[in-house]
Amino acid sequence: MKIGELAKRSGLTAHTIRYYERIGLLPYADRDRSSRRDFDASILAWIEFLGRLKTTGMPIRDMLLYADLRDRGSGTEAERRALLERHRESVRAHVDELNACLLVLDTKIGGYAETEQRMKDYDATLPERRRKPVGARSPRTG
Amino acid sequence: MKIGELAKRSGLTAHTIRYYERIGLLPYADRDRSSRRDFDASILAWIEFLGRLKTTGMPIRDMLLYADLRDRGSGTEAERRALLERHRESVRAHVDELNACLLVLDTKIGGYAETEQRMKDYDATLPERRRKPVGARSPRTG
DNA sequence: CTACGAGTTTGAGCGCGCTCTAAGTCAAGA
DNA sequence: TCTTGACTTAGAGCGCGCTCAAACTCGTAG
Repeated sequence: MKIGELAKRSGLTAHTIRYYERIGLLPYADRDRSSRRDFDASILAWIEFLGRLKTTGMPIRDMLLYADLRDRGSGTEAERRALLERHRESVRAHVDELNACLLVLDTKIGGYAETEQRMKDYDATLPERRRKPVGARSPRTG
Repeated sequence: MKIGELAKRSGLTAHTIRYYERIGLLPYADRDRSSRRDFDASILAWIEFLGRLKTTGMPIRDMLLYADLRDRGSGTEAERRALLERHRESVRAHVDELNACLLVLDTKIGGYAETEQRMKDYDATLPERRRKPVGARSPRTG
């Protein structure tokens, strides 16, 4: 598979694929007679997994540690597992934090909803001709 | 409150507090006779809220939009609410994505656990003197 | 009076993760 | 044969969010 094809399939740009190879996140790819990379389809699963690590906030330097263990093959399973377990805990902690923030956001948004309701109620007490047009800016409610 | 005190209480560095003021994320603080910032304690709640936005991945440029609406006061509630609602949705989506990644991590980690178990089982079939020392690297299992 | 420490400003620098440019090579189609 | 376009390399540049440096001013304790 050429780099353009891999780019399409993986969602990375060709630039990024070359960059990942350069820093060692992707194994050095075979080249054809004219120095062009020819990727094995199996690289897609690895790129996809790297994407998961990235999505979950793992820095590239840690992915490199994992990639290195993987390259070294058997005998590194325990370390790889430990690395992923540590990462899993940090992701879980982050999810918890996000959920806590979501509660705060809900409260804040709820506050604005109340404000808007009060404004509507107030508006409804006015005689028809004094009601403000949609989007008008009063009364004040911080 | 002086900047050092605010730094301690907020968890930001004094550098970051000045930076936030400079870019407009914090309101321009009052200065005393010798040009030193004197913060009102109420700024803490705002910094804390900014922290939530940051934790949930909101870029500074969006926080600035929110901060601007807030500065403009009443009449901007609907926009502020809409902004927070959009953000809430993106956070929820991100949490879902993280949870999906956690499942993948669980599977991967489970795979390593199996490998380790197979290795232990294999090891137990060997006569006592051939069992490998803890941490040894065989047999091969990808 | 002096020294210290906490503050001030402007502006440069940094770490991260790409992203792009320049100049060149090569294979295939018109 | 010529052109096109996808590829190659090394290395520069960028956007983000800080983080720090330099040179300075104050207020206070000894």
